[in-house]
Amino acid sequence: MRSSWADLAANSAAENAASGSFANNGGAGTASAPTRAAYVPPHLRNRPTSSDPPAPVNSVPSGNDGAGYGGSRWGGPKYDYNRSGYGGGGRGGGWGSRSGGWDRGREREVNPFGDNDDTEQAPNEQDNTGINFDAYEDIPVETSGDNVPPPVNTFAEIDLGEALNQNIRRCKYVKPTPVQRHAIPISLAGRDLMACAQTGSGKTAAFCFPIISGIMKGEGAQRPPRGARTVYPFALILSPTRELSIQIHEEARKFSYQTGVRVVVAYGGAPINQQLRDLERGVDILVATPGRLVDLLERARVSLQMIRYLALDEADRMLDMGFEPQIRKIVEQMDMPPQGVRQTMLFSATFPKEIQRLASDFLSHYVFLAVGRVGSSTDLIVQRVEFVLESDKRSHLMDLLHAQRANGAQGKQALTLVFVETKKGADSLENWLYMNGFPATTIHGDRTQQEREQALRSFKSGNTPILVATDVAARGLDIPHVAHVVNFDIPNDIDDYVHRIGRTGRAGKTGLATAFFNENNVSLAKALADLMQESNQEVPAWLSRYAARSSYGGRNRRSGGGRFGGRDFRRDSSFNRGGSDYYGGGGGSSTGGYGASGGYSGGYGPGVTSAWD
DNA sequence: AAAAAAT
Repeated sequence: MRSSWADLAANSAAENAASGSFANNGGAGTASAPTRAAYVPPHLRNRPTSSDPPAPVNSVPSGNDGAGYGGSRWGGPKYDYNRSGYGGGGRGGGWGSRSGGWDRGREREVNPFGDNDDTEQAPNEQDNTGINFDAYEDIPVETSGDNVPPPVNTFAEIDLGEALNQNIRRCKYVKPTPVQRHAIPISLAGRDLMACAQTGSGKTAAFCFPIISGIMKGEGAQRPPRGARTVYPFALILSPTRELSIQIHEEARKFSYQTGVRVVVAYGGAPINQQLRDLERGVDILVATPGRLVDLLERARVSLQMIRYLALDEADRMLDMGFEPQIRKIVEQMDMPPQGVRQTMLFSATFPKEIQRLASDFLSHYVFLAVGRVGSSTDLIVQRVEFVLESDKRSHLMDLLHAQRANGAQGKQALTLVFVETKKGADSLENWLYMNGFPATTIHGDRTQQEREQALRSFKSGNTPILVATDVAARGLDIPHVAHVVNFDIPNDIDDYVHRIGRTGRAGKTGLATAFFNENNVSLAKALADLMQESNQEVPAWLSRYAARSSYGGRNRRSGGGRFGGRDFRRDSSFNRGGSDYYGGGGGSSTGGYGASGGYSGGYGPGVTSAWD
């Protein structure tokens, strides 16, 4: 399914000749003309010629450059989610047919679908019609917050705009996944959001659609200040690894094809010059890793003044010890509009309570949404734990690989992703596998960016069906056809385990996860046993014994009930009591506790436990 | 203790 996208995009780049109708918008004549001449906000781009009704530009104090937002968010009261027409009702007027590419486009927008614009092409066998929606039935959903917008059941119910709808069809998304059903209306209503949902369940689309749609509508779009070579994106999407940023960029490009919305990616390890050129051609949505973004900000090549949407993917990772200072710098110490002015969306499959607490610094009056894990907590992923001494790990792995090779599906060996703890360990295991005749490659932070991307490509294509990885590959990467995840070294954090095994069993498909457990892992025994139990997995008796023996969950949080990475910490009394807390203070502007007022839908009310506790 | 992320 998705794997083909990237390849198709690459292949089509060359042969992408005369399909679009958008060759000559702005002054197409002089190829070398400066590209910055006239700024045209996204919602005014691609106007065919005339009679397109004007996009609804809401009342926003314009004029004064700089932080030109009024008091509240651009475009009207935040809680007036009727204006977005999410709930059936108002197909908010008139931005009908958009065609064509970019106003600045002397270049042609590469068709990321590689399908010659033929929306009605025959369904591609390995495209994504294979989503097993039955696997998403009866998934527990928890929302909390004031006035939570109700979910939708179809894309048609939402006024995303024709161009975006067409891309949804091109992606062969038939109906929204659970996280999309809930998150999109919340986001379209302008609300901040903290969402727990397994990657592979359509998280990226859940935050991309509202962003793209919002930028197209162009509410409050204003002319950015004319800084030398500074660009002013409307949306910023941050992710913890370069490869994940690349992947998000690829997806976002598909969703925004021919919408006039431009998506650019920036990450380290790659030459910055190409990225600077991409930025100069215009950027509405910037996808980035933190380090490179800080670099761009310090060079004043990017300004965050115009940011209306901030999305953190793998948000708990972004806010943990390693990343938090950088994120704070970007979000709080540069020129980004404050929370309450911008719209902030945090997504992850796991959300430890301490991190939720941290995250509330970035949010305003947010909705908490938890959608039960699609793969890792259900029967979709069969989890096995085997007791394997360090000295036996390699030969044991070889046994597994032999067995799997024998079972090879469709003539090809199924993909196996092997996680190890260290970069050295990755190299050494890869080398050993290679010496023993197994086609393996490796991805970790000591490899060059080229090598990393090459390894991932080679793995995805099946060329090298074994990938040895550190945690760089643990989160978010969508690699179809991973049949088996091996935790050669068990991670020290149960959340990492959850993310790792989530590389299989995606989009409702089944998968297998095997972990090599030994005396070095006792600290994780309890958390692991608990997780497996919750996921209806068979817990070996010996593991239960380790679990009982281990001193209460090791240093791992996630204690107390309510797993599934999903429960609003605002409901946890232990976080609410005790003084100057988040919750108690009365009128903390960024709080707005979930149960404060009546008339909220979809929640349970204060003190009431949710369905899955 | 390790991994990731800017040069």
